[in-house]
Amino acid sequence: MQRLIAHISKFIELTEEDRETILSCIQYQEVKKKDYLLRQDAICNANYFILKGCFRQYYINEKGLEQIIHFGIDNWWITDYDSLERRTPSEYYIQAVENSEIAVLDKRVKEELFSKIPGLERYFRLILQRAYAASMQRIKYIYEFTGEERYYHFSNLFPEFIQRIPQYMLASYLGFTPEFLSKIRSKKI
Amino acid sequence: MQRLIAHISKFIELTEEDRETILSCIQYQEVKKKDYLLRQDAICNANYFILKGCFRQYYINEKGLEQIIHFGIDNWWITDYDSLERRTPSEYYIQAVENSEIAVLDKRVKEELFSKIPGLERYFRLILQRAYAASMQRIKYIYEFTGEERYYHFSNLFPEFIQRIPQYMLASYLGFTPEFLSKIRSKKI
DNA sequence: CTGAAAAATTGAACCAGTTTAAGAAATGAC
DNA sequence: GTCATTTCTTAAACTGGTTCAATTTTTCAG
Repeated sequence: MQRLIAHISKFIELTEEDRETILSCIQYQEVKKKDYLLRQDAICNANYFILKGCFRQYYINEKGLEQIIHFGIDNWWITDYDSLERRTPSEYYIQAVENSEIAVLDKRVKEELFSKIPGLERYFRLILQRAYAASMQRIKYIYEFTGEERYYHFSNLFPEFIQRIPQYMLASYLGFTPEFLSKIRSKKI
Repeated sequence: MQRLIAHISKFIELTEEDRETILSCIQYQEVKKKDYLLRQDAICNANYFILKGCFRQYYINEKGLEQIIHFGIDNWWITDYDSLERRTPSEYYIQAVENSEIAVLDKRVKEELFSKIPGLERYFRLILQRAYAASMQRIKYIYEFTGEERYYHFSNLFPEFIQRIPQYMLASYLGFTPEFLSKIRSKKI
């Protein structure tokens, strides 16, 4: 759990008391590969901090296929902000891609924590700022590059990551079919 | 400027003193059509609240074409969070699409305001949460629908808005060429 | 009102990526 | 180990959308 404290400390100052307060409010949890943190139509109730492991956020599209819109790995928060905040049924699944460890911050507990440690409000603002900027960047890549370019760009940027996940998930995330990814890869040899 | 105060009040409680503090910290500004709030390679220095009008955020892609990644209209904040926070040269232009009125919140002043009114930290967190959720939603639409479907979806959702902007801007935002938009529209008649 | 610039249309040739379907390879549970 | 399931590959036919180039329409400054 120290990973989470360390992460928060990179953004705001925490007293020893703050640390203890935070630790008393969050729950450690192990999650097995393929287990879900959230399913479609459920209302999301927590923010999840990934201590170790990998998760994917996806929805089932009109053709009945899984479309991955987000990956979360070590030291990232993951949740459905829309469902969490507006108390609406989620459109997304959040599922462990590998055996993982997380810290769970329940919605209600989060509000309490904010009143005890107002600095956390700032921490989450900064986290969201980064996430939003990354999301804009992602839209930029989708428009700017062909599928093949996106694949090479992504595998240069995260060479270890593409070893960790099945190819069909990468294809889905990058916005094309597994067949097309196969085609790209076979070209290279 | 009361529009901004009203907007903030929808998210957090403000005392009369808070209102005055905020009003003393932000600057009213009129912006003419085609004027820029931000240019590529400049470092972004403020958050801009659109009191009235319309802005587009775009970049110049590898082919030298303008690619719009975002529109901002009445009652939305617009900025380049990445450049603003990390003090890096921006990749984006932010330009007025029509004569507009804005409230400017300078970066340094913003930090002062946060220390005077800590609740604003929460306000911006909530704003960002919405913006991030909308951005995820946008990625979902890009993957889920064809260009034609995106066009009809968008014009059903914002029928007045498509009257306000040139078609080539809409095409760029939706991720296809003006020629293709022409084709879609001619089909309909 | 007028001319120049900006925006929208049209059509033909083209290409990036999908679909479908079948087989091969890798993984994992017992 | 071995069988079932999951993942990956290959190839042909197809389609959504682009590119290029020429033309028309709209907008707007003087």
